[in-house]
Amino acid sequence: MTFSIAAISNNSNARAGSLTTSHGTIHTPIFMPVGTVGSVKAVHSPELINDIKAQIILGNTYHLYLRPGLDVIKQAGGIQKFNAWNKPMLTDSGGYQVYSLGDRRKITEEGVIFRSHIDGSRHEFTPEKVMDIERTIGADIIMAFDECTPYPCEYDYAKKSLHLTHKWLERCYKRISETDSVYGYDQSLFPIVQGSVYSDLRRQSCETIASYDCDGNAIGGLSVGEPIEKMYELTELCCSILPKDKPRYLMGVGTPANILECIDLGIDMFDCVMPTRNGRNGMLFTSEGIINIKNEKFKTDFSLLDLNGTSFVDKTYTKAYLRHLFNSHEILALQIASIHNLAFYLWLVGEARRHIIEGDFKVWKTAMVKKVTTRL
RNA sequence: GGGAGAGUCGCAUAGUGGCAAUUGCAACAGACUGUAAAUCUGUCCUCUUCGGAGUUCGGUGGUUCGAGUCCACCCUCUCCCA
Repeated sequence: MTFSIAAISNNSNARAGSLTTSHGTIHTPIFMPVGTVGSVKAVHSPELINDIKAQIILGNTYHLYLRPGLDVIKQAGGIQKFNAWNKPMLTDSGGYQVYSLGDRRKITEEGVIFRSHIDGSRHEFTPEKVMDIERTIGADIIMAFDECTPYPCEYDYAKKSLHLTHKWLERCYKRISETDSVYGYDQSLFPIVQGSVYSDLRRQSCETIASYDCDGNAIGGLSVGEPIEKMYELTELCCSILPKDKPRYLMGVGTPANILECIDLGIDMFDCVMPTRNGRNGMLFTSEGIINIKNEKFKTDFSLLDLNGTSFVDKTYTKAYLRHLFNSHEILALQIASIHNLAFYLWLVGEARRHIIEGDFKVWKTAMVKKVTTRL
């Protein structure tokens, strides 16, 4: 994997770069749609490629391991062949499930014991096992196994958890170094900064993570309920320490405004369920602001979904019609909203990149943040 | 004409003497940040200073401290027999 920076914004830390993986080159800053079980919910692979212009999508180790299982993925020849995507992919390690499945797992020094949310069966994830699974899934970028701490989190717990995440990273790194890819192409391990909301822990974590000299570095454990200002403050701190010549990935972020602000701070990669999940729940993100399409005021609004939108759905369907589809529980509603939101997110990061290169990112960003936080 | 049954907040339902009244749907609003989410929460008779207050269960009377609930008559609807 190689990463090169084409431009750095003059009065900010925003960068425009290119990340070349085994399955293609990604132009950063980039938003990565989440496809937990290998599928970006409600969206076809050709739509992701041709309409939304997605460059890389996520999969989840925990979910894919449980279903369809490693045998199937291996027989398919890897996840990118299995899900008809055949472009760059990233797998999250299951570290987020350590957080989100809080009452269904037990953390030990050795690893984590999960009870499956599907059938209650018991599974143990160790750093070594997670690396083996991610090898078999076959994504281009594979995340280290970590603990995503909740918010709020006591200092002592955050510190203890951080040390565990660091020990696990050492084991992940060792395992990856000792094994080969299953399908004959390179995979890059990205370690994850933790440390909750504590600056000294974050600082320490960034230094530890940076010392591995991996192809890219991730910041985890944010956007879990802490105040947004705190999130920006810690992201800024991490960006000031993490290597400048490596891509920085802020995990799980966020709203369009969050993404713009964090690009400004020096983040290159983002992922979030928000455009898809909130889309399925009737929320549309547009260049003019946020729409809750289920609201009564759109009942007879026959204007197109988004006049500035880049997706075919924006130019095809009216607000009143989409509202009708939602209220009728039509499956098409979820598809239209998901496609629109993802296309908007990809348009947004694409515009950010363009403005970084053209040199007016800061001005553009300030105006854009105002727009995307407006409630229509 | 005879017999049986039913009328409850938009619709459908629960309720058999202490009830502003169950549940589902619909409607309306909100939440959602490395997806246990096509999910979840709230409002949903009227007014409210959110403590309450006022009017309700087809209609009119009655019994009772108290009636959606019991009684009488009336109205409407459904089914069965002619």
